[in-house]
Amino acid sequence: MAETLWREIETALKAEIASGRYQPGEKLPTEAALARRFGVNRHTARRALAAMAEAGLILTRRGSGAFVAFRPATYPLGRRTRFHQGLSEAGRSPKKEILRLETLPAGKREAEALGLAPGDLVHVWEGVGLADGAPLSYFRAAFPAARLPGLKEGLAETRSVTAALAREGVADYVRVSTRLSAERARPFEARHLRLAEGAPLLLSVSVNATPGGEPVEYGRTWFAGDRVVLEVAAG
Amino acid sequence: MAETLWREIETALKAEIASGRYQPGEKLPTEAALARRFGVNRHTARRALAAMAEAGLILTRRGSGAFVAFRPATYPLGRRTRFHQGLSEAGRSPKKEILRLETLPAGKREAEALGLAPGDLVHVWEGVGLADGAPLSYFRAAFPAARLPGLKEGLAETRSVTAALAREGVADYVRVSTRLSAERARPFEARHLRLAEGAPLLLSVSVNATPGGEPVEYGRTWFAGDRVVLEVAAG
DNA sequence: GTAGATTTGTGCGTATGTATC
DNA sequence: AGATACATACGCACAAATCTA
Repeated sequence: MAETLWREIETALKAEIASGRYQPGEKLPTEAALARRFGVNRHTARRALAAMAEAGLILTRRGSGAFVAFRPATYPLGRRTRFHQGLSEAGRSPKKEILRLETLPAGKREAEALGLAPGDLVHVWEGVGLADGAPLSYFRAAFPAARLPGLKEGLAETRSVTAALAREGVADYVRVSTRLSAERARPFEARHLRLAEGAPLLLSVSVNATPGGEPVEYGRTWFAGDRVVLEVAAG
Repeated sequence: MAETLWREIETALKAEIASGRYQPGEKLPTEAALARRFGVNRHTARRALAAMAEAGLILTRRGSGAFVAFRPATYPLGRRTRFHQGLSEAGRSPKKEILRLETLPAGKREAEALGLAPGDLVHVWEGVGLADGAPLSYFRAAFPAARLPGLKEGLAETRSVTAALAREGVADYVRVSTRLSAERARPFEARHLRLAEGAPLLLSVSVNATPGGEPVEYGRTWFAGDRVVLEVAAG
C-alpha cells in the first residue's frame, strides 16, 4: 500500500464526514469500534483521529468521544466593516455571546494603542461571535473609560459597539489600522470557539478612531481559520 | 504529578530553545538521547517533539533529526504594497527564490479572476519569498499571457512583478481585492517554507489591476503565520 | 557510488490514569 | 458506584529516509 494505515483511515473518515454520513456535532464511533472496523490497533485509529482533530475537522473530549466540527463562513473586512453587518450580508444570522464586561486599568498595549497613561481605566469587553449557532470568533476590546463613561452600560444593553458609541456621542468611527497574523488556538480559545487546540486562527489586531483621529477602541479578534474568510475592501 | 511527562519535557525543551541553548536551525538531540536524558520511553519524548513541531517551534526530518525553527517578521499589506518594498522598509533583506515560470492554460479560478475564457493562456510564476535567509512566503501568481506576451521573460530577468509589468506597458497597478484566511501547511508548503506540516499559514488571495480596472495578476500567497504579520493600510 | 549505521516514522500490544456517562 | 471512553506511558519491531565511512 502506498499510504500508511492511519492516513487511509483518516481519508476514509474524512470522506464519510464530507458525504454527510456524520453531521456536524455528531459523535463518531469510539476508538475501539473504529479499530475493530478497520482491523487495526486502537493506537492506529487514534493516530487518524489525532490528525483530524489537529486539522480542526473533529474535536475530542476525554471520557466522551470525538465529535464532528462546524463549517466555514465568509466575513468582509474593511475600513468601515461591522461584524453584524458583514455577516448579515453574507446571509448568516449573527449573534454575540458576552463573556465579560468590566472596567479595569488598561494593559500596556491597550494604553499605548489608545493613547492613555499606564493605569488609566478602560472598559473591557470580551465575548464570542457566532453565526448559525457556530462560534466564528473570540474577541477582546478595550475602550477608554474616561472619554466614554457610560459605554459599559450601553454595551450591556445594546450589545453593539456602534450603538453604544453613538450613545456616548461618537456618531461615526473608522478602522485606523489592522494587523493580521495566523496563530494556533490555545486551550482558552479552543474551548470558546469549539475548536481543537492548535487549530489555525486568524488574529486581527485593530484600532478604531473617530473621524477626527481620536482612538476609541483597541480590539483583538481571533477568527476560526476554517470558518471565516476576511476580505480587504478595495477602498 | 501535576503535568504529564511529555508536557514537562516539552516545557524543558522550549525553555532551552528560548534561552538560546539551541539556536535556530540547530539540530536537537536524537529521540533516543532525549529519552535517556529524561528517563522516559522514546514515544514519550516523541510526543513532546510532536507538540513542538505542531506549534512550529521545531521541524523534524525523517532520518535526519529535529531542528529549531526560525522567527517572525512583519509585513505591511495595503492597496499599493509590494513584497520587496514592504520588507526593505522593515529593515529586512528580501529575496525571491523562483521555483517555476511557464506559460499554461489558465485554471478555473485564475480565468475567472482575470476575466479570461477557459483555456486562455497565463504566465504562471511560483516561488518562495525569503528574508534574512528564512522563507516567509510561498506564492503562485498568474498573468494573462495574451495581454502581456513578454512578461515571462521580464519576470525571469528582473525577478520583479513591478519591473516586468512596466516593460509590458503597465506603469502602475493596484490591489483590487484581497481575501485572507488561515490554513494549515500541507507537505508541499511545509517543505518550501521549512515549516512543519500543519503549521498555521496566512493565505492571501489577491487580484491586481491597472488603474483602469483591467486585471493583470491573480496571486495567492501563503505566509508563515509565525514569521509574518500583515498590516492593512489605513487608507 | 555504495554498503552500513543512524535517525525518524509507523504499528502493535499492554497497562494504567482520568473524565464522562 | 460502576461502566465506558479517551489520555498517557512503556516496550518491541520494523520501515523509510538520511548520513557517513
